[in-house]
Amino acid sequence: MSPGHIETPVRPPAPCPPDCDGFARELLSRVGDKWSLLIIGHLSNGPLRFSELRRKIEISQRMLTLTLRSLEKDGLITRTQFPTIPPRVDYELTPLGRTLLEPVMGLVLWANRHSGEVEHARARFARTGTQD
Amino acid sequence: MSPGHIETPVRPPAPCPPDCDGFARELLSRVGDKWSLLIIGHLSNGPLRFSELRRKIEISQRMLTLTLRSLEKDGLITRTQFPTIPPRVDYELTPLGRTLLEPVMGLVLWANRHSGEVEHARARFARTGTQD
DNA sequence: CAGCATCCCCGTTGATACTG
DNA sequence: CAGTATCAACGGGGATGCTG
Repeated sequence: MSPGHIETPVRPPAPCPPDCDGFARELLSRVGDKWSLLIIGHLSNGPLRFSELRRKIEISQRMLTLTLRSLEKDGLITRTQFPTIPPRVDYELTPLGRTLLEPVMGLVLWANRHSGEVEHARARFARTGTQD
Repeated sequence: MSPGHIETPVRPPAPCPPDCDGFARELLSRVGDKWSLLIIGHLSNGPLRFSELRRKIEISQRMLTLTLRSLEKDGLITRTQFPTIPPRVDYELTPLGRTLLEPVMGLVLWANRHSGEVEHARARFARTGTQD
């Protein structure tokens, strides 16, 4: 209000608050859902067929199909169909999907690194109802 | 098969497949759920009270309470109650919670950086039913 | 083998009302 | 202000059966 004052920017460092609202949360939900991350992870070593994914992951065909479709739709994996009998379909990470691998791995590493602390916090919370 | 051949390792770099199964997926679900990430993000600038969070995020008291509880249970935030009238409760990221901020931001940045590509892929998929 | 269609369960979320 | 309690709606996800 006072003249000579520069209106201080309302949000100083603010790395996340506004950024988390839109597409970012949708993405987090995507990799955070029950199956996408598992599939992405298993495809990180190279293409796999439908039945191979099915064997490696404990998942129903239904959910495997649905999840593969939405990953394909988002341009994270490709679907390659071979006109053989019996039919064969390969799924593979796209370049875009591979760029996603790195930040995802960051979270996976965090999880592996800190799982003990979280479990410890849970146990303490169960006992005391708080953690400090 | 042929002698003199070194059996190529079945899983060369294998960053994820085994690691994604257990706690990592649980964590991804946690930050990937509808509210946790939003709350964590808004707390990244410092502590906030219940009502402040409620105002900043479009969320019901119920879900705010539930989500705060489970974040507290996991040792990611602390709950500080002031014995005043009217009552006041502050929520703040723990050191553990703050370490989570970095990998999470990696994903948020990815999302902001590539949202265009994903939307483009979706549009193309809607038109052609595939993306190459 | 790959995948769509149907039915159904149940966990998550939201709306509303009430308490310390 | 900061919750808790209760109820109803929604949607993810499993089981099963059928097709190209």
